[in-house]
Amino acid sequence: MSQTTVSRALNGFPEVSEKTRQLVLAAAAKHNYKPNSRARRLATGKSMTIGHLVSVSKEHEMVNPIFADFIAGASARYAQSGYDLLLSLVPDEDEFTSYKELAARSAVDGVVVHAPRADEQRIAQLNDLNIPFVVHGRSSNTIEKYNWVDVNNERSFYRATQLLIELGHRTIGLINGVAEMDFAMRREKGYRRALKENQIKLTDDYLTHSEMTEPNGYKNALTLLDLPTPPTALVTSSIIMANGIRRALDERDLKLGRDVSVITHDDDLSYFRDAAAVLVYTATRSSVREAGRLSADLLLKIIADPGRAPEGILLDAELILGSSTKPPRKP
Amino acid sequence: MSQTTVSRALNGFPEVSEKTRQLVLAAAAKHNYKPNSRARRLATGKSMTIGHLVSVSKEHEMVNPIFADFIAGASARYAQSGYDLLLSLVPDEDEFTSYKELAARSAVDGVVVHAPRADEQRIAQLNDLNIPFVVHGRSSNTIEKYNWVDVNNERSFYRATQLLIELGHRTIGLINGVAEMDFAMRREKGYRRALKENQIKLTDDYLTHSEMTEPNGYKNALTLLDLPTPPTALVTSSIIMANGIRRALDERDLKLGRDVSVITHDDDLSYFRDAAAVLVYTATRSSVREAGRLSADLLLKIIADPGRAPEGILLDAELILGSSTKPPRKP
DNA sequence: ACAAGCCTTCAAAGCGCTTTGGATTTTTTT
DNA sequence: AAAAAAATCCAAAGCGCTTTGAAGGCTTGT
Repeated sequence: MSQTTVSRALNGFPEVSEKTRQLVLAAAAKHNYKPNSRARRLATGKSMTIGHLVSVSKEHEMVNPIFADFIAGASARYAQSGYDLLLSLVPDEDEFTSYKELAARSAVDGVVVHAPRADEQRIAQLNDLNIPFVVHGRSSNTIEKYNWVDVNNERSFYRATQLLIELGHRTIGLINGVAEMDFAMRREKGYRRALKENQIKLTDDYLTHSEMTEPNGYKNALTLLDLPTPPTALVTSSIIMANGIRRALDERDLKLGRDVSVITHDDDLSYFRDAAAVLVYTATRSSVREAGRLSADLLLKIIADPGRAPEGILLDAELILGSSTKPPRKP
Repeated sequence: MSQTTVSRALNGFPEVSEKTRQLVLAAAAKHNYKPNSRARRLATGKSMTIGHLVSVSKEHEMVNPIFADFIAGASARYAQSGYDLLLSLVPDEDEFTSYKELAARSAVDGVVVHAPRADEQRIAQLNDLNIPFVVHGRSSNTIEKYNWVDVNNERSFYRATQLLIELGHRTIGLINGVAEMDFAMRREKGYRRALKENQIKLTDDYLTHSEMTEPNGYKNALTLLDLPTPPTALVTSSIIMANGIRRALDERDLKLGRDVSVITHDDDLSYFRDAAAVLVYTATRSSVREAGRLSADLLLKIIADPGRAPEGILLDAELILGSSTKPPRKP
C-alpha cells in the first residue's frame, strides 16, 4: 500500500475508501504506529505547539502558583486538538528575547501571555512578530486590539469592598499584588471606587503591594494591623496571602471574621479548594483553570482563522459568602 | 555562500574559518535568523524536547502544587542546552497511553516521571519503550534499575519524629500524602521507626492519608484532635497541609507550638518560602526546584550518553528549627 | 462487451534543515 | 615554481512525512 494512501487514511481525507481506511487504522494500531511529529510538522509547516512563557521574577525566583492550575485547564484543551504545550519559565528581563527566538525558529503556532502589566510591552511586540496570542488578563495602557481572557477584577473588588462597607466597616485595608500588574491596578480601582462612593477617606497606608506569597500576606497584614487606626476588614488578592493574613491575625490573638473581616480573591486552586459547607473565606471566586481552558480555546480559534477580529472574554467572579466576614466588633 | 557553510558556521563545526563564521553569525543576527526547529529536528533526528507528564487525579482535578517549582528548576536547565519542555497534564488513567503516544510519534528525547507510586508501572513501561527517563522520587517495589532524584524521605521523617519525642511528645500524629505514593510510604516508615525505637505504641488512628490540600490538612487535623487522646504533636508532608492544620488549631483555640507542635516537610515553594528570622515551622526542608534542576541535568546526561549506568541522586532534607515545636504542655 | 465516468491508488516532489563526499582554493613543502 | 597538503567551500542526498498530479481499477450505461 502506498504512502499516500496511508497518509490520507490516517488524516481523514475523503479520497480513501472506508475499507482501506479501516485496514490502515488497524495496521497502525497493531504496530503502534504514529506519524513522526518532526516529519509531519516539517511537511505541514505547522508546529502544532502552543508556547506558554511564564516569567520568573529574577530576584525572588517566584513562580506564580496560579499558573499550574491555569495550564492544567489549557493543557486539556490542547490535547483535544492534538497540540503540544511548550512551557518555558524565563527570567522576566528575557521575556522579549524568548518570544523573538520562538518566532524566529518558528517553534510555536501561538503563545499565551501570562501576568500582563498595566503597561505591557509584549502585546505590541507579539503583534509585530505576527504570532497569534492570547493574553490571560488585560493591559490597561495598551491601545492595540488583542485577544484576552480576564476576570472582572474592578467590579469584583468593588463589590467585595461594598459588602464590607454594608456590614459596617469603615477602615478597610487592601493587600494587593505587585503594583505594576494590571489585575492589581484594576482591583485597587474597584476598592477605591467603593470607598469613594461611600465617602470613606483612607490614606494609602491601608494599601500594600507585593508578590502574592504567604509570608507577604503575613507581613503586610501585620503592617496594617500596626497602624494607629488598624483596619477592621481586609481585602486581598490571593488565597495564599489570605493564609498569611490568618497567621498574622492568629499572632495578634485576633479571630478571623470576629475581629477582622477578610475577603479574598479565590482562583479556585485545586490545592486550596474551599468546599466546606460554610466557606472559610468570603471570596470573589473565579476558576483560573476555566480561564486556562477558555484561553486555549480562543487561541486555537485564532490559529484556525487568522482573519478573526480580536476578542475579549470577560469572566465575572462570583462573590460568595463565607465565615470570614462579619460586622465590625463594637469597641 | 552555501547552505552547508552556514549550517556549519552556526553549529560550531571546525571546517569553517573563524572569519566566515563571524560573517555568518553577524548576518544571522542581523536578520534575526534562527534555523527552523521543525526542519532541524527532522534532519538531526532529535526532538530537542523533554516531556513532563503530570498526572491529574480525575476525581479531584488536583494538580500537585510542587510541580510548578520543580518545573521552574528543570526549565532553567533545559534552556541552557537548547531543549524545549513539553508539558502535558494527563488524567492519571491515561498515563501509559500518553507515554506510548509520545514515544510512537517520537515527540520527545526523554521524559521526567512525576509522583511515582510505591508500585509504579511506568518505570517498566518506559524501559520497554526504550525512552530515556528520570524519576522524581523512587518506587520501592520496583526492582529494575532506573535514574532517579529523590529526597531522603524516610530519614527526614525519622528525624522529625525523633525530635518531637526528644521534646517529650508521646502522642504524635502523621498527616501524610496519598498512601500509594512512594514518598508517603517512606515518610510513614521513618515515622514508625522513630516511634518503635522509643517504644511508643500508637494505633493507625494517628495516621491520615490524603491529597495534600489545605482543606485536607484542616480536616485531618480535626480528626486527630478529636481522638480520645489527641496528639500533642503532628508531622505533615506538606506546607500546604500545615496551613490547614494551623486553621484547625485556630478553630480549636489551640496555639501552634504551645499547644500542639507541628513539623512539616517544606519543599521551599517560592510562594511559601519561610524566610523569617525565626522560622514559622520547624521543617524538613529540601528545595523541589533544586530537585528539578538536578533531574533535568541527569536526564540530559543520559540522553547524551545512552550507555550510562542508571544513577540515583539522594538529597538530604535539612531539619530546621522553627517556632512550631515546643515540649508538650503539662496537663 | 465497450466506453465513459468515478472512485481509488500511486509515484514523485517538496518541507528546511544537516551531513556526506567531492571540488576548489589556499597554504605549505620540496 | 611545481607538487603536496591542508583548509575551505559546495552540490546533492536524505530526514519521514504531506500533497500534487497522473495512472489504474471498478462501476455504470448502452
